[in-house]
Amino acid sequence: MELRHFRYFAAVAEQGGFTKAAAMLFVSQPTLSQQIRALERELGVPLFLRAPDGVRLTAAGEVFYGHAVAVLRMVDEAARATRRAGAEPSVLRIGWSPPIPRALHVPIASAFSAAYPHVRLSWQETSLPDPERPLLDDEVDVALLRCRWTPSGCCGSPSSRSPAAWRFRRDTGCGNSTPSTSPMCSTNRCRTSGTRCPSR
Amino acid sequence: MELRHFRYFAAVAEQGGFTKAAAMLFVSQPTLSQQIRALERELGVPLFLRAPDGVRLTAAGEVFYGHAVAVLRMVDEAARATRRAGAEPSVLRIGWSPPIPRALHVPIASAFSAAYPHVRLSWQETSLPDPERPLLDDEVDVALLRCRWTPSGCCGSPSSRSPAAWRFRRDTGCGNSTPSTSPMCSTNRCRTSGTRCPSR
DNA sequence: TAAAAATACTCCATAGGTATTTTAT
DNA sequence: ATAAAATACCTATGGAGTATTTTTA
Repeated sequence: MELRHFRYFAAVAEQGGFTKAAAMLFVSQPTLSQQIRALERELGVPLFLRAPDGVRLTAAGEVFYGHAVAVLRMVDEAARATRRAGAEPSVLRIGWSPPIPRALHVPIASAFSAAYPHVRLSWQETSLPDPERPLLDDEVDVALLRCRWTPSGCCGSPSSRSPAAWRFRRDTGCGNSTPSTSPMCSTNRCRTSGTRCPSR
Repeated sequence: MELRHFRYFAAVAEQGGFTKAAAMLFVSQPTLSQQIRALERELGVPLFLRAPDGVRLTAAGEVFYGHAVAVLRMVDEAARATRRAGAEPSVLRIGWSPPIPRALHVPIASAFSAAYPHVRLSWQETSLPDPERPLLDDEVDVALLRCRWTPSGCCGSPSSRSPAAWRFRRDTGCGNSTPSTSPMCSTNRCRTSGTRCPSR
């Protein structure tokens, strides 16, 4: 089954006939007949009641129609969302708080940029005494902190050996510990693009 | 864009490489390269970061992946639901109450069966004093009643001129008035299949 | 140098077209 | 007699394969 079948089926159902649908799709009527027949054969169910003045949907056809419309709409949305994601520049907003030495920024930024040259890094100093706040408020995508517990709503690795640890919002999918100098995320905005954290 | 692109894309994303995905899809690696490239060209956005040891998703690729999985799942569900609808026999459950003369059943049944020979009719006498109950409780699909108002939760035509009127549950989509002897519904069970009421 | 993706080309399956027949009003 | 769908048959686009080259860790 291909999207072509969904598109053709929806057109025939909406136009109420093969001939009218063919005209609107800019294909020939036999082509439509053939493709709809193939679809019905694959599903093992007739979808249309053929009448001399057009067609009507069978019960199964009504069921399929509802799904077909949803599928086509979703395909459309997939393309739109992907183009949008590709168009806007990728920015990773990094929150950090004073206990972290500024000297750490350099190796982190260079390692990350080597792996993800298209991702711009935006460093934001997060104000004490609540350095988790910007993370929870979606003002940054990751937080570079000094602590050895994981606050609720966040996840990450404790900073037992390294001088600092990354914290991610729970909903980013960044669950596993990551050495603080390794590339962390391929992202537009960490939240919206379904971030992946290669721990390899 | 065709479903093939979604299937191929998802396989490459999940396998982390063209070669492995090609093996799992039983197509050649160049075929996959070609199709993914066509997809990326159509979307105008690169979806994979090519590395010598495989591929990783770009930010836009992550976005597309989420949608692709949803589309493929929905396509699957469409086929399953349609086959199910085609397999089970169509039954229209008609509720009626004593004020309606039994003689009406014959012309109704014959007219309906002429139009929808595959739909079995199931007549069920609905007990007074609350003939709407079975309709609201989903024990019948339509009710043949004698009344000139439309109770809440139902819709239909008032029986001003004809001796009886049809009542439908609101969620069947059977909103408009229908002459009581005309074919009413192409249906499996009126509720489940998204009934259509041709008032022509 | 080894593993993976990209390229170059060839082939053929099938989507799509044209012409015609069938069907039901 | 008319309008619509089905059928028969043909064409050709593009999906898929094989062989090879390129790339980079």
